[in-house]
Amino acid sequence: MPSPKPLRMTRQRRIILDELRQLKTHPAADEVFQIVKRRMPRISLATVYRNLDILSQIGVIQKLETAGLQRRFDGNISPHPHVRCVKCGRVDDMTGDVRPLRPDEIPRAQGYTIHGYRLEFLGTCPQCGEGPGAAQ
Amino acid sequence: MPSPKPLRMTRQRRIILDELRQLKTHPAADEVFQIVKRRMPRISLATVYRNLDILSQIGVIQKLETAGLQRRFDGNISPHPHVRCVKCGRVDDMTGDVRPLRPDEIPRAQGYTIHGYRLEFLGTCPQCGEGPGAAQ
DNA sequence: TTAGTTGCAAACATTTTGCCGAACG
DNA sequence: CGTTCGGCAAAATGTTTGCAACTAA
Repeated sequence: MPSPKPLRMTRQRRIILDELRQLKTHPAADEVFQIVKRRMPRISLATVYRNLDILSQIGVIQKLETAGLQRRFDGNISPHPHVRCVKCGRVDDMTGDVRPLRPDEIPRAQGYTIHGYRLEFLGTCPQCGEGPGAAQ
Repeated sequence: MPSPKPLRMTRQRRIILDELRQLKTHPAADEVFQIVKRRMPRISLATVYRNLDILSQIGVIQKLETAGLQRRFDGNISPHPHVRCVKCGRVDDMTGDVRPLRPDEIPRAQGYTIHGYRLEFLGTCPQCGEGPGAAQ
């Protein structure tokens, strides 16, 4: 297991992390970019991307869209749960059943009207197996 | 409510739908393209995209990534549920608690090793409200 | 006949990468 | 002072769109 590469706490990295922690929203990269630019006008979008990536890899922040970049399609329209391989991105159906949430199990979100939810399981597919492997 | 525009069942549309229904996987657009091309070598990727979009809009197939295309980031790394506005894409934290799934509530998927799951609520945010509004 | 559709190419949107000078530790 | 890092611009990905020709109904 390679020892993790040493990280420097640069001004841009600190500001990105700082702003992200202040925000109650969950901004996309370019929103972070706009916000950070107010404190650091010459920062580049690439730096924001690089740092968001590094910070999420070391587990200091969360990257919400695990999904990869492509959309996937399902010829089966009945609602059913899926598994996504965290290594190769492949998606399959879950076999067993999952008990749906009862309405009273759905919490509030201020101002939101909740229509439903999406449950997706994460794991590694048979091809990718357990090993370290190239993630994402 | 505008009456839905009449749709034609073209050869390409039929083949796309047909192939998608056969597949047990959940292919991305370019995989559908590769597959359909075997039966229709001159089909274009744009046609595949257009039809996947139309077919999912009329509810004949499912588009799995509701998320939009951008990744979002969260400065809070503790696992907690989110709400996503289906109209503007905004993401917020859920306030209440959601009971986590017990291990025995997690179904099998042949060959997969399940590491966890992701639960995301869908709704409309206060700004977007209930109305018809521009989705996605 | 005629509106919805297609293929093609170009435009878009988002994320990643190569390069080199800059700066953290 | 060496290595990681940042800025910039270009490339890579994935998806959408304009347009003239085509075709299902």
